[in-house]
Amino acid sequence: MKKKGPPEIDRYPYNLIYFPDLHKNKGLTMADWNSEWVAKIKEALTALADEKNIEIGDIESRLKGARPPKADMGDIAFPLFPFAKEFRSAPPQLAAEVAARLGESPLGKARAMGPYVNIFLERDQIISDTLARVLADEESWGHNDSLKGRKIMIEFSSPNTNKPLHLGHLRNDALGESSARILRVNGADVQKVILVNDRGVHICKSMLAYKKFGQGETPESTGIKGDRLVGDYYVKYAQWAKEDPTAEAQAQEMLQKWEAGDREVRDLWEMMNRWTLEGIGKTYEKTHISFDRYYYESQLYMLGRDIILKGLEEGVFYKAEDGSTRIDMGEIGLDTKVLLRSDGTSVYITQDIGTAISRHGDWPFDQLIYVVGNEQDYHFQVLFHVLKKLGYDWAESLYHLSYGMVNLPEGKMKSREGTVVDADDLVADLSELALEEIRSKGREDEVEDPRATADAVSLAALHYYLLQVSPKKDMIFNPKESLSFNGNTGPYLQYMAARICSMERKAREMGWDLEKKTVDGTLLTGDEEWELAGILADFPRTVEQAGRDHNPSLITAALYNVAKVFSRYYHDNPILNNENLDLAMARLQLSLAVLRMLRSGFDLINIPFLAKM
RNA sequence: GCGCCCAUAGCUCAGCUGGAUAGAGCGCCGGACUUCGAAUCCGUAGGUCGCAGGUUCGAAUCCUGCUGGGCGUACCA
Repeated sequence: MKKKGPPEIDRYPYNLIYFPDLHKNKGLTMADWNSEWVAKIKEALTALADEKNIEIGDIESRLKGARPPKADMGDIAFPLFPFAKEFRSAPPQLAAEVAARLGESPLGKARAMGPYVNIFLERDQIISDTLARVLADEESWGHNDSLKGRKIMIEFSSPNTNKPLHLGHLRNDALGESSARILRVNGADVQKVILVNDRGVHICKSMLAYKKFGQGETPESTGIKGDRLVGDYYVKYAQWAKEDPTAEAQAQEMLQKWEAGDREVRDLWEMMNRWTLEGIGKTYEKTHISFDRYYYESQLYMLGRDIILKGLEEGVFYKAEDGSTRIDMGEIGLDTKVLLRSDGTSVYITQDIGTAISRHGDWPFDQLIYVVGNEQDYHFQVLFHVLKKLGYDWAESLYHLSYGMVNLPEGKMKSREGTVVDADDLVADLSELALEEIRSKGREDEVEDPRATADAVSLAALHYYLLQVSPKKDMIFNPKESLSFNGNTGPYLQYMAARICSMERKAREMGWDLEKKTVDGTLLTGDEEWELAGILADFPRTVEQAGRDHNPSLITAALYNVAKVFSRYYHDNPILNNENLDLAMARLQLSLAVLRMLRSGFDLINIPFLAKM
């Protein structure tokens, strides 16, 4: 039964007595196996040093396990370069000595491979255990309590009420929604909030244009979505302002009336804001974005002034010669910043200061995250610094989830240049293409509702495309490519999940017991099966890291990885079509575990799951 | 001018706190459907990791300088 030497590994008979820790602790992951081996190698190195009468420094900080470049080189690799000098021997020789000392154990087997000590883990038990745990977890594989007890508020989207959402918002929304979901499954108590920019001169501009040219038309009378209708008037204003030099002054005048509470202006404002918000709300609904709390700038813009004045009294800020109230940020290497104008009125950042404090009063968070583009990096540096200087303890954990611009292949996306990609249009185009794909594959009869399925596929395409890129980098959104549904895409992931579902249905029809939670790992001896188990086992740590780093792209990468490996596995290995029913069952269970991870992950990156597509 | 960010295959992107031969997808070329869903799978080709130094046993990864690009740098929001 036993074979000798790498790349094959010796296999122990399935027997829990070899794994007392495993039996007790259902939460062991690859990382735990890693630390087990760190301890063992540390022991070996210490003993070796004693034997040779060598003084040795701290071992643990230098002993770092990594994944070997190839599967047949083992599961964990420990480079021994850092110890070579102290032992006065070449790393390969040292590796050989350490490996000899470690030998074999129920935890697996150590082999010297060049300057590395490579560990070949005992596979059967880990596979059995991992799959059993995934299957026991229903749809929640990857969930953990690393952020348990933390209250986190996350603000994203920040729409203006003078125009519809565009591609930039879609990236913002995708990041915000996904980050919130990730934080939640890490155990945090999360509040998703939106700040609606519903006041200011830019809002008045669309109002002014409507008043001049609108002739009383409404979303109902025109059949145009409210946000689009209002946006059209914003564009109309810009055209008109080119010809009429008094336009800007008229807009300012309207703003003053608004601030004075002028009835007519306020009525118009309320009506048009409602149109926009209803329209934008439909977009959120369509893209599965939601908020727990709405904040409106019109209700907040006066906040912050009293806090600045108080800070001035306390000497946190100072009065400049020109009469403005400022903060000196020399200690963090920045210039001074105006917090109140010389006439005592607020500037933009004043309200942000007030808003943050007010929100903490509404819901005392441990952390507040702002999902805002990187063009505001400086703004948030200042904001956070001011709040710290004001002495709020929660100011230390404020976080700006900064992301890069979304560009189009043909050039930069600038709203003034009219090349913005409208969010609704984009989603509709994607859906249309998905529908064509469904038709051309002749699957209209298979799926219950082709239109709804196409919508789900389009969301997968969109969100995956937007989230696969590291947030802080600028990205190029290629509509054509996102629509291709080939390769490294959201629909690819959906397709893998749908295929597993299809197997699940078949198995159910055949009367197999899919509730069975124990898995016979001794039957899953293939390298791909081992690789899949490893990916599954690592997922909770990936989710944890994605939460810690505020980086959903770690989730997309893990999902693509599992889907790709599974896809090859599925292609090369019969699962249900297997004469050995026990093997068929074990492979199906592995497949179902993969499905669990996919579904759990889909939820985190806002990709709809489809049982059929 | 000053500050922050970015630079990896033709294109779009990965590359975890420095570790073995830098990976995917798209595109190109060539294979695989009487068999669990071909929206799939496999293979070939494609790289001076922007440039130059430095730290280290070891650098795409850390440090410095430079080049190129982006964004800021308002008593705008």
